[in-house]
Amino acid sequence: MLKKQIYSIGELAREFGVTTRTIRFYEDQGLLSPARRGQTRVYSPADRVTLKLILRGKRLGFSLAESRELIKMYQPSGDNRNQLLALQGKIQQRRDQLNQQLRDIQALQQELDDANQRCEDALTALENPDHV
Amino acid sequence: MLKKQIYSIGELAREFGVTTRTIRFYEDQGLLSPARRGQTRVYSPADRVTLKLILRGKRLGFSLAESRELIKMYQPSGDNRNQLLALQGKIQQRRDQLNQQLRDIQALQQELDDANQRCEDALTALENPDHV
DNA sequence: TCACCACTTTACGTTAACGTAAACCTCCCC
DNA sequence: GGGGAGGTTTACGTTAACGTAAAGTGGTGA
Repeated sequence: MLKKQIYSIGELAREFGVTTRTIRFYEDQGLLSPARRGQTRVYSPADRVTLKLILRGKRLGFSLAESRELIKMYQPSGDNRNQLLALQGKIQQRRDQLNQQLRDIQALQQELDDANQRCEDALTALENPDHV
Repeated sequence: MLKKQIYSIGELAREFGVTTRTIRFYEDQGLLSPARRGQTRVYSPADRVTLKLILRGKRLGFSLAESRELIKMYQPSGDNRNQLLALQGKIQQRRDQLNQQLRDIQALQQELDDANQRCEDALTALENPDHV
């Protein structure tokens, strides 16, 4: 089970359901920097993971700039103390926001349950018009 | 403890940390329809709840159009069967998406924990340069 | 009466995240 | 050797969700 070592832009686009334009745009914004073979971009498994992270960030409502920050976390270059402290601050902010999202989602799910129940009731009523 | 019965646009803006422009924009998009006293908008407690729902929708990454759908759920007008069925479809879509978000959040929290740990380690290393 | 405040409408400006079109390589196949 | 199927750059267009500025209205306290 040897894993694929390189990917074309089209392959990645198909795999993740985005357009090649999107992937090039991410590169333009400094989120990806694939190697080149001549003019052509060649993507490593690491590039693929990065793209995965970007898209997960999107699903979570992160901007591209924020996703770039998150991605930088995984390359802890020889930073200095202040940068590390700033990073911890950002992480805490994210954690708080994620917890808020969790609460929102729980509340919404409860309400979706209720709404669904009302739909069911209404449909049942439509199918049994006699049973007033 | 008698609750406030009406609110001005400025009050709501201050309470929820948005601008009056934003609230008027939501009305423009058909998400709010406050009463009027002359030219001036007057908001009921129900309007306030609606605004709350819109903002929670925003935190969850809903578009305004989607929030409008969600809000309509809570006013089940004498709809027909097809509309109710369509509604159930949308609810299920949302539920799936929310579950995906939950998985994303859990994965991200795990990684934030790791990143945080690496920060701690790096800081400790900076403070104890001897302990190689 | 006047200044000030909160409110109003109208309308053009802005940002993020791409879409879309044009015009070009370059390899591969028949 | 011609024509796809992929890749490339350049650059203008688009949508959502407001920001922002201009210009006017209505009450109110000194």
